[in-house]
Amino acid sequence: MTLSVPHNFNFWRTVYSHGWCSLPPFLVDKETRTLRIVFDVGPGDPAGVEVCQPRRGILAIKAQRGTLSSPGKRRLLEGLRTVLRLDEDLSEFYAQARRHGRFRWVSRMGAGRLLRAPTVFEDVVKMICTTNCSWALTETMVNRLCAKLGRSEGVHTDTRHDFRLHSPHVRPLKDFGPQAGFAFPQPEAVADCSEKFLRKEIHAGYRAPYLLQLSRRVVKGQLDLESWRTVDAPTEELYKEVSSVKGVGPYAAGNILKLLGRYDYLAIDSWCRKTFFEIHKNGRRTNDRIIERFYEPFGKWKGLFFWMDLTKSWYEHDVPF
DNA sequence: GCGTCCAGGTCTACC
DNA sequence: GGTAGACCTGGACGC
Repeated sequence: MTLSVPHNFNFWRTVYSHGWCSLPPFLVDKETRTLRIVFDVGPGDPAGVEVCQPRRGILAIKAQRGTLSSPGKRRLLEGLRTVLRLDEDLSEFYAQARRHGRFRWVSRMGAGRLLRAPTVFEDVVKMICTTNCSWALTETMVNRLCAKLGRSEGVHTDTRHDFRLHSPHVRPLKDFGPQAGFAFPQPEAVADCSEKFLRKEIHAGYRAPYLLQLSRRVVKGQLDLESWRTVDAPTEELYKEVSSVKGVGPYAAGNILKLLGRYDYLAIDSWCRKTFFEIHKNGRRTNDRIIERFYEPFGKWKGLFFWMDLTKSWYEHDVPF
């Protein structure tokens, strides 16, 4: 299949816009500049696809196994548009970037589209898994969530369901891994787990009750995460709702909002602080208020300008990390 | 190999 | 509203 994309759309820079591309069910082939994704959206089995950009304005999409039905194809393309932010209008952001010498490179490079998951649920769970830990631990948690609770592409029955509740016969992790083609787990799969399982088998630690509460609220219909991408509420109101999720504080909420297309919050974490100090203060530490004041002139786009500023050096490398 | 220390955000209790 | 301490894991370090 092929998919038309905006003329200034930069596939590779969208893939490497932040760390999500190194977490399953994403998998990057740096040699061929291909992004692999396992989608588990809608009815039917999860579908693995490979995406690359052979030339400007076009994406080439290859399904991994078997043939897809027409509704399956449609869902897949919709999923890709969501993940790559193809329908997001960044013209106002680019216009503003062109007015600042410091950010002229942004529109020239086609930067600014932040890779996201097909579902808000996946983005929120992953964001909680980035809090208060190293990136290595985030990778461990997300790898294990997919390997132990996600459905495998083309597999009709999920026998792994049997050991979710305390079973000592957990399949060794080496049998899985991102290459194994597991999708991100559905909310039901996480909601069915015990807290002990999430703590010990997923290595979620104290985050386990947060993940459990989130999934169970979603399954019971008490929390409509997916509506966050389309809701017409003021960003401040949405920020409050996002922050009401246990385990989601200012850093996580600000970043979740960015993945919802709202850039009014900076979402400062330790890496951002360190990088800001290096770029703007010769490594000298300041406080967060100084950082916030620095990006205040960028108004509702300040969160995206902040991220572009901190990751500018990534664009000097074909493969930044 | 073992023990200790520390970094990393969020929550809760307390002032 | 602000602050201290607990939460948990994994990496770095010293022995």
